[in-house]
Amino acid sequence: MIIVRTRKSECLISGRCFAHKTDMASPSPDTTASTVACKMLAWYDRHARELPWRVGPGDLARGIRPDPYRVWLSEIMLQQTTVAAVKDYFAKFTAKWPDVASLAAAHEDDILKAWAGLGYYSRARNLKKCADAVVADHGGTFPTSSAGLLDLPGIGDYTSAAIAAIAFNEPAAVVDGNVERVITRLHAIDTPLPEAKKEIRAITRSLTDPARPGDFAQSMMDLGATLCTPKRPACMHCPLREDCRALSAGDPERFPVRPAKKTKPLRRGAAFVLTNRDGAFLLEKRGDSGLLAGMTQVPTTAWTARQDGTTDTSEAPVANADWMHCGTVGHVFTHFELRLSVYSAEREMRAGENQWWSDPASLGGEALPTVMKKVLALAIESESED
DNA sequence: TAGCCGTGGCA
DNA sequence: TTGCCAAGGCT
Repeated sequence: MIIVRTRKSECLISGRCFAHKTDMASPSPDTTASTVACKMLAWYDRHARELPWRVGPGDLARGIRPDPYRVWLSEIMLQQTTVAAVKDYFAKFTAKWPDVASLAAAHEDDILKAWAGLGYYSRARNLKKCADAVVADHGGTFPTSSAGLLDLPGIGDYTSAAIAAIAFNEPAAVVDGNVERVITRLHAIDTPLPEAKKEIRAITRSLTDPARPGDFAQSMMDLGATLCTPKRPACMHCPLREDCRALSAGDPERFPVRPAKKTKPLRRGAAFVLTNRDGAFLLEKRGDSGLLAGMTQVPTTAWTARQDGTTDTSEAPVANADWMHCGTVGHVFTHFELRLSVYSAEREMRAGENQWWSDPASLGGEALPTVMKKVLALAIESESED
């Protein structure tokens, strides 16, 4: 443990710093924790990112709290997703559904369409379930405690703590991937993840500023996103550089320690793009669970691990069609890589159950995951070359 | 507990 | 080009 002695002159926000509630003459682990929180808050007051779901600089000090709905929506979108990817979706969602009641009144299919491209589609389905629960069971307002939030669909340990801290000022320990990285470096924790999670949480709890828990949590996440990055961290600009054991050991990038990754298996299949004489595409809705649940696709074969590379049209949705081979689409999912052979044909037929014809103008509004956008783009491209 | 669940940017 | 991995949750 590195003991950093607290002096009043070091604290830029002494009026708020709970370090000064302790005895300055006898530094203790708590004093160290207070110093870290103090440095983080001072840094955050100068360098906080301005983000659409945050209140403006100084608003919090004037008693203006962020809208719990916007905090919740942003936190769900930000799960395993970068700020840059989320921004446009957040704007689209808040324009279309400005509060939890309007989101609860929406159809799940419309939410999936708006979510298309953002990934992890169970988040969108749980978003709808959570909005329904808030309206039906909580009178249209979010629970104000992390424990209450934890009961809602799609809200786990991290998200419940983050919403409670940011929107309701609860001194909850907010631990995400950024915080894991900052803490494991600060303490040079050699224990690999996820085994180290319990220790990280305990340390975070001891560091969390009881007066400004939301700002402290966001300061840690901003630090992880902008300075304490996975590769090439900007340690010279870090407010915790004097306290960081990983830096003093000379290799911050070594943390956090993670177990070796497994190689992704390869799956193959065929996708069939049918058009009618009006140029509409035959689409269908995927099943209710598993990969891309509830999303839209063109008919495909099963995606299997067979390695022979053969993908024929024997499993095509229409027999005796004049299938044209357009090429192959590749896509990498979380736990496997997919190669789809794409075939196209023109055919007049009635759409089956769970199927419909979608004209080119409305294709952009469908709930198409990225792999299906690739399939359609390839088919359209080879059609135009004909 | 460990596998499942997307996508895109970056080095 | 390939691998890494980002404001995780669910089962």
